[in-house]
Amino acid sequence: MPTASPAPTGPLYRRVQAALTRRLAAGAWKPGEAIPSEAALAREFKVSIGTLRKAVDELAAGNILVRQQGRGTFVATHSEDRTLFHFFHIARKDGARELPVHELLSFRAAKASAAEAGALGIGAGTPVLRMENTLKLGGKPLIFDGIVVPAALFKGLTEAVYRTREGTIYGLYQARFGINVIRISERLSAESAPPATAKALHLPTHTPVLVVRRIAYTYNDTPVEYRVSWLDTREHEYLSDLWKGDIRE
Amino acid sequence: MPTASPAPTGPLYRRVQAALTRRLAAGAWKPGEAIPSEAALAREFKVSIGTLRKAVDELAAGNILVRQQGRGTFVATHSEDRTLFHFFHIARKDGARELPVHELLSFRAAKASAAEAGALGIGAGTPVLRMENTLKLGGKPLIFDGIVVPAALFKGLTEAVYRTREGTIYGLYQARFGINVIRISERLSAESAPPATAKALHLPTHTPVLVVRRIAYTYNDTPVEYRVSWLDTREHEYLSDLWKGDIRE
DNA sequence: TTCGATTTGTTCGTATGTATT
DNA sequence: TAATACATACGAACAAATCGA
Repeated sequence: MPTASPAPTGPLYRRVQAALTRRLAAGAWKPGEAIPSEAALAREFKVSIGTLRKAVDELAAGNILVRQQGRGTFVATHSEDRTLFHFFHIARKDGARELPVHELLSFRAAKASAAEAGALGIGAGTPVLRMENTLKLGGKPLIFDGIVVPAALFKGLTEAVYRTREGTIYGLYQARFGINVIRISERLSAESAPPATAKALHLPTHTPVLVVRRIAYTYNDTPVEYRVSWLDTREHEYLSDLWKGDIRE
Repeated sequence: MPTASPAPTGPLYRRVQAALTRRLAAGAWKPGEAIPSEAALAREFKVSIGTLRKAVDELAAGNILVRQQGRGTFVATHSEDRTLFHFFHIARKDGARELPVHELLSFRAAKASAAEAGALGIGAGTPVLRMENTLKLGGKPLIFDGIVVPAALFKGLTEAVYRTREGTIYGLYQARFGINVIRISERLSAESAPPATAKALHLPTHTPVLVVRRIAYTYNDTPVEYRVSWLDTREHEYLSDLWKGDIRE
């Protein structure tokens, strides 16, 4: 979506969009901050205000920027209600949605396995951090997940930092490490609960669980997190194509 | 997406968009056909060409209309490569994608169960048609699904018609019944393969399978199909958030 | 092959409306 | 109230793709 390539070619509005994306990636404007007004940016890039708006349109459509009439245009934050469910697709079968309560089970430095390295686009054996959590919904443990991130991107991430964060995990990445998760892709399958999962979720072994393998990306489609979640779907479901509710509303 | 309400209020471009959607829903332009040129539509609606383009923009973004520079703007069809994978989210774990081969197992008229009625927004007991299929990938049966549609919307749909269709099921809905599926929503869970599924997919009973409950919608968020699929995910996966590849590319 | 008509794509500029501070 | 910022609407000019004469 953010049109990966620097693209010195192509339509003007795409070059402007690419330039804005580069600045966002470089951290020129912090999350939650307003970027300069459309008039100011149009002057700076020497394009018409219409062209600049078109460049911002796509970034706004991708939830990278958020416009507010009368106020300005802001770098999207992972701490707003609007965004919270954007990366959490689980709901109760009766339709009720609720944010999970996290519980850290383990936090360890390690070296990337082949699968992790492939997902993260790094070399096998590269230093990573591994975290395991249970997530509770309605007080019951329903999700068990393992998170892997490249250690190089999260210098200073310790168990204490992780444990004492306020808000979401992606909010922590963003506020503390300047890493902005803007997109995820997920691959789902049904499997028998492995022992560790069964234990964490208080399930009989071999209960079917939904396995979600997620790769989270920042600007320019750079992977920054690999996460495998095991879900108890006896009372809950995974929602796909909720996007319509996002785009319009 | 198509802004359900007739909305005599709101911005001009939305009213134009709603008017276009009403015409599409009424079948004014057939799938694959070109709609009038932007200039002609602008004249007709008495709006500027920019306003008209903005109205069409959203319909094009929602894959309802397809623009082609130099040719015109067309009603999206379910028979183009572009669309085929839009509603089929299964891929081999190594990433290879392939379209399934359908095999009809049964075709019956019946009355809607409570669950079906709820999904389709009709009264329980309303006449429906039920179809069961196995879908093969790489020659192996991997998906077992049950499709339910309101009989009233598909007058003339018989087993022979269904069986001898060319192209996809949604292509049949579109070409033969003027029903245009423009959006789906899916809810996923992991369950033990029930006997019918296990038999159809040659699985040991109680193998974990991925269950996908889909509601397909036409214009104005009117549900037209309820489908439950059971997937063997030992070698395949369900892909979520492939949309990024759709919107841009 | 060339040319011209048609259609969508891009870019510019201006004016006015609406929300926020 | 006034200033600021985004939203809507209009119109014009040219570019690029397509198609048929």
